[in-house]
Amino acid sequence: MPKEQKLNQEVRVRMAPSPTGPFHIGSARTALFNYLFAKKFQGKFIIRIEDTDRTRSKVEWEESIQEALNWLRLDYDEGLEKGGHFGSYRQSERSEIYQKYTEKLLFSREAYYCFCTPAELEEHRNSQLAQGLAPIYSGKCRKLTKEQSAQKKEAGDQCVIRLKVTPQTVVVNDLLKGQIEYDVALFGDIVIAKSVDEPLYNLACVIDDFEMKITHVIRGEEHLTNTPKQFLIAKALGLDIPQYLHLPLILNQQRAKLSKRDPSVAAKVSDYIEQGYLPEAVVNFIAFLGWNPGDTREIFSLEELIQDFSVEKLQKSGAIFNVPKLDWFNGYYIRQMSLDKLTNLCVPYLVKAGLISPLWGKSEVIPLVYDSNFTVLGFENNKTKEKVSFNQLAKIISLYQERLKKLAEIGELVELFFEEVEYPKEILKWKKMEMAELPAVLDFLLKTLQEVNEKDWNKEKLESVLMPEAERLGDRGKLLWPLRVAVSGKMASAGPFEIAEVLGKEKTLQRIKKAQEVL
RNA sequence: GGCCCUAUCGUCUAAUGGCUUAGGACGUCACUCUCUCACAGUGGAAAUACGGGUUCGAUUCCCGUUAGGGCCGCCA
Repeated sequence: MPKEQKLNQEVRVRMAPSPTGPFHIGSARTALFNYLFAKKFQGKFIIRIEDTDRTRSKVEWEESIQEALNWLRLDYDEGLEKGGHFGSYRQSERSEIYQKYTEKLLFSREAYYCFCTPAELEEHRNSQLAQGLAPIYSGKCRKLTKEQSAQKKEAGDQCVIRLKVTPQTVVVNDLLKGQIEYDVALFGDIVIAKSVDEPLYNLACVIDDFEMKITHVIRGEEHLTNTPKQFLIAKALGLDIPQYLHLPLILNQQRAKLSKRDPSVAAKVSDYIEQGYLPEAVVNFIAFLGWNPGDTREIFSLEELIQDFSVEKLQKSGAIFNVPKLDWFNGYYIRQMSLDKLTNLCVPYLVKAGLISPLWGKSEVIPLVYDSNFTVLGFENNKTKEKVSFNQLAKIISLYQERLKKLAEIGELVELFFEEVEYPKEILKWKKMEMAELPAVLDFLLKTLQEVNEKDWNKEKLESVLMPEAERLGDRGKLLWPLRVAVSGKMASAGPFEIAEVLGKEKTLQRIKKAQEVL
């Protein structure tokens, strides 16, 4: 009987993604829980690439795994680009190991070659389904003698390797779900390999988990029914098995498993990076999809998650991925961040929005998180070709730190600082005033602001010269709204004094004049 | 269709037999702040799927029903 590995040894967990597509947000959560589990027990977190499906596996998808893990700050101890003591961590490079085990199974007659064609099997399956029966392999090739098999192989007949499954009840002991009984007769003789050195998922998984001394398998619930199959394989091989913990699934709005091309929710981690989500926010959010600390705290850093993580607090049912809550987390973390860091993070999005271009150089005056051997000396306004310093950029972004939900939105919010503003004249008018009152207001603004000394041009000064008049009008909006729209061109924006300060005297006056022309 | 898992506000969840008029957060609504947006603050609406047991007492334990989901690949 396969024994569960004992807990007195070092905890070793693994995440085993298959590089057959961009790294999925669900895999990210599985990785997170594995990571937390490993850290909690001072164990090792291993990344094993499950690329036994050679036609679908691509190196670029391995890179997407690495990129996502880096971004999420989920450090691992062995595997992928890090290597380690337990052989290659890429299944495609472990053929000899699998071959050894598979041959053992064949030799002991626990497994056999099956020569049934896919068409035959398909037909059998359909007829059983039509009768309302579970589709189970007939066991036809099980009766083949060694000689018959050898003969067929020699003749070049296509074949696969099946495990002999003896009817029995297999009890899976899941750390989360408890004991689950399976009648394995319902599986039939399962296919475990395409050939001696081409194992299928279940076989490779059992062998690797054993060889890599994995103590706990933490994976998605979609693997629950694979567990008794793997138990059977381990039993036939005489290998011990790890303990299992199957995580509930992440669901889409329709309550179905979140899939790669789901229109309602972005499934790829790269989508979140692109839209300007912060890794802290994503980690915090996905941790709470199926886990909670048991009290009302909600904000958790990775370190705090490690501190408080416990299997007992894991949820048994699937959780819908609700984007508004993620957005709230993201906004929260943006507001908490230092302005320098936020500015650095916004730069790529501003460049992408076509507002600015970085000016490269070798000086190290400005520390920017930017991927190059050169440092960014500053920026150039794409439209006006004016130089923009990091500090100017920071000043602009500071006005929107409270308003930003996702970094990718920054371009739209701050474009008014980089290019001329266009707006319909109607929006210049505050809702509680008449169009006819506007010329006088603009005139007053222009005259008053012209008199402000350029070196005094700051928010406080502007407020002190304009607010008395705003108060005198009895309705501040009559002065402040037209000012704000004139300088921002928008119905919704940061405050007028702040914008005017950042814009500077010259541009502010220009925009007021422009408002007069627009009228 | 078979096997398996799950079931508290719209969503994520707390309450592991009594301390509960079922708590928090997001979202939503109202109000405060306010030129707008956002932030912040205050308040409101909002849930134990249903039916049986067990028990002095069930959100909590058991059974059934219903609903949702997963798996049933020579994918992982």
